[in-house]
Amino acid sequence: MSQQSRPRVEDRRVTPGRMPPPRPENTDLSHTQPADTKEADRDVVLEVQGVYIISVAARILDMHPQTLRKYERLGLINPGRTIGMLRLYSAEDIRKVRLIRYLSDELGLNLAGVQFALAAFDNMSTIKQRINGRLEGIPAAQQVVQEEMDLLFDSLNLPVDR
Amino acid sequence: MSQQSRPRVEDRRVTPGRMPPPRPENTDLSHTQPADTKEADRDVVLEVQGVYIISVAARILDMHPQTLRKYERLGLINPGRTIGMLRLYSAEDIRKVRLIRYLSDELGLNLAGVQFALAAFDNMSTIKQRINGRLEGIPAAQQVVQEEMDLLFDSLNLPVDR
DNA sequence: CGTTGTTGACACGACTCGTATCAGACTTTA
DNA sequence: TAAAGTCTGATACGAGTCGTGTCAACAACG
Repeated sequence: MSQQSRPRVEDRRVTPGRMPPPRPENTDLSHTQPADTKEADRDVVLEVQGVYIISVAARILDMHPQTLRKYERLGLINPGRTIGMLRLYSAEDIRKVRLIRYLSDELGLNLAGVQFALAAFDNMSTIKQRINGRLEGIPAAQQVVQEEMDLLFDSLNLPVDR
Repeated sequence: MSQQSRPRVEDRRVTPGRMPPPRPENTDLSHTQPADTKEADRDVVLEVQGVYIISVAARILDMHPQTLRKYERLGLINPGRTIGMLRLYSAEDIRKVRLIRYLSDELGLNLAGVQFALAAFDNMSTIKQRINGRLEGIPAAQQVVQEEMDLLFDSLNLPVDR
């Protein structure tokens, strides 16, 4: 393989519980896109806009498949599955892995830190939404919050790519 | 020294949703002794409310002095100094170290992650202030932002302190 | 004075992380 | 159907991190 070894940081385990159930029938490709519409499922959609099995995703990312599996085991990512339980990585998943790699490689966070950071981003986004909703009737205030929250996100030195 | 070796084990959780993990011990160091003062204990100048040299701070925190020095070298804390360059830890410094220890021990972040988290907290506080300032004339909006930002801080599972 | 505590520097043990295997069962594809 | 790829799980290793321990110097203070 061509994955370079990266400088490592340290960490402790982070897993809250098992993410991927051993064998349930996780049939849906929900993570892909408006996948299977009511169409007759002949050849059918399997790449509406990019859905890759692990070997392809690993090649795209130039990372080891085991690393992707480990990320999933830790709950950092949650790729879709085929009916046969094969992992399917969407473009969104790929982006998220890139963010994880940035936090890890560039900022030096361990996986616990990555998890914390991802959760923080999520919460920040959520709160921003909530504020925006509650300020529905006050456009001026919405504007202020919008600007400042954008500033907050910028302050986190995130890569251009989400 | 009585610093026990850290657990360093697994079982970490960073889930932002609910269920706050254990929090650091209490924060009162009001009854611990300041560094100087062993003079004639007049009412003299100990109004600083607690400034400790590293050995005392380490004892208060039950941590190794070298650990505190390492934190400073990494820019995590910035204790004051005597004229003779001895470190002086204020109550604020002590609190901050407790936060660092919480992030490290309880959440499993490495020091890079701690650095990232501390910066994020600072930025969040700053943005909250700025929004509040810009919403000066709209108390209703201020109220909303106040509530939601508090929620955001809560979501990070921070110890009561800090 | 001498005792105590400080400093920077280095080193060790325990741990983490990405990677690399292996085995056996299953899924997908040609 | 056969071949290729993936699944789960386990184990292992090199290189890195972190808290701690120790060292020789120096400074502070009783």
